[in-house]
Amino acid sequence: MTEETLEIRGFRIFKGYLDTAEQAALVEAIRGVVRAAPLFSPMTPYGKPMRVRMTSAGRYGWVSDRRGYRYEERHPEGMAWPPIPGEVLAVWGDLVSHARMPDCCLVNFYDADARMGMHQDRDEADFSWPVLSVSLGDEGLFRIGNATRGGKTESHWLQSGDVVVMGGDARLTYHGIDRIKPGTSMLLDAPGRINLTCRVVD
DNA sequence: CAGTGCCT
DNA sequence: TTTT
Repeated sequence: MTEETLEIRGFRIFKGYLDTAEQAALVEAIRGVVRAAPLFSPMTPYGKPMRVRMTSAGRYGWVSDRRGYRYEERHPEGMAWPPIPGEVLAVWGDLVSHARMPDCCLVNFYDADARMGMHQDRDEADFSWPVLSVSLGDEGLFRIGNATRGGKTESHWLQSGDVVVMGGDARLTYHGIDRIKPGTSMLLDAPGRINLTCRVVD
């Protein structure tokens, strides 16, 4: 049900891609993922906890600890990651590919104060596959930079139901979330934002 | 905490 | 590399 598509520096932003019912179904599916693979607060390699809480679905999950950033086949508590929900795979199929499904769906929970600094997604083996991002809950200010740190940036408020595809030249572009605007969505019970990011890992 | 700005 |  995409209302419009924006393109900012190669990031394709599908505004309102998911309607309210689809968003609610995704949240339910994510609740199932979290029951099977509990949220955890990853530690950065340099010893500071990250602001977001996270878990994953799929063959791989993304983890961070003193040993660095990487994909693992098991949750830090030892269980395998649950399957990626069909609702998520459907979005990937529509916007990315039917031939190849993602290996990982990273689930990030931002509370009202959480942010994510500017970074690249570069832990995957093949950058020819895009990263797909789904926003749920409160709005987040998405910031898009350049292929290297620094330089001018452009920002865009991501709303619940928006989907972003970061591929091609944008695949290694620095990006981050500057802030969350609590109270801008009724989707979740508590203030905050859920972001799903799907990737082909290897 | 100053640049990559965000906006009270 | 996901920081202040």
